Amino acid sequence: MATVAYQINKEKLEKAAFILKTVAHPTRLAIVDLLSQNEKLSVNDICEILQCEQSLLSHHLINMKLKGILRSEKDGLNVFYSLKEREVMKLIECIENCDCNY
Amino acid sequence: MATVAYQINKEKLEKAAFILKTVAHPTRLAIVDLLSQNEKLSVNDICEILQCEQSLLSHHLINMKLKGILRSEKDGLNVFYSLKEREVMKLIECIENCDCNY
DNA sequence: TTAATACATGAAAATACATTCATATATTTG
DNA sequence: CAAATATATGAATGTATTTTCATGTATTAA
Repeated sequence: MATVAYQINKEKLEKAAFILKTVAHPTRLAIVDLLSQNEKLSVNDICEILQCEQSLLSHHLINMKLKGILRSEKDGLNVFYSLKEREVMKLIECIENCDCNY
Repeated sequence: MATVAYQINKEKLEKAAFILKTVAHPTRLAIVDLLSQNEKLSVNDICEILQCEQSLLSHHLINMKLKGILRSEKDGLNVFYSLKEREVMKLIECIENCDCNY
């Protein structure tokens, strides 16, 4: 029965693990953090603030977009990224408040 | 200045990414989930509920213990694991409420 | 003290992720 | 149109994580 009860949540957990995995990276977390304070930023903005190589940053951004965490919008030469699910912010707050001691 | 402001949080973000990474795995997330409902469970209990091979499960459990998320306590033949930081539960709740659409 | 049970360990193999680099594309400006 | 700028792409490489497997250790019970 525990098994059955558990099975019900399985999909949800996999989904959650999937989101978490996407965010569980210093640079990507920093991106979420930046975007939670900035509504939208261009790749270049983020590049400079985070001191991250352009191509690598693009990979990260596109990855996060693909996974539904970011959205992008082109404006002339720039591409602006923003949080798609502002819910993700809660996750960050949640973690910041959780002082795991290690 | 954005850079400076950002730098302040850097350590916190790395720490967060670290916790997230530990939890960002279907099996490990399931373990947290189980333990948030069960106070403590033996390796065997978890093994059966999760249908996870014993040795693999051990690796996960030890890993999570090492990273400060679980605690263990031996009792005869069994080893019982429990959540060390019950805070981690909030994280799960948080994620369950966050229906990212993809 | 032997057998059985529960768990841990470590090395090897398999898989997945991150990073770099070189180059492509699209847009703007002169 | 040519040059400059911003971003994307993709392959190659490096690195880390997961999984498996075979075996080890500790505890209990007969």
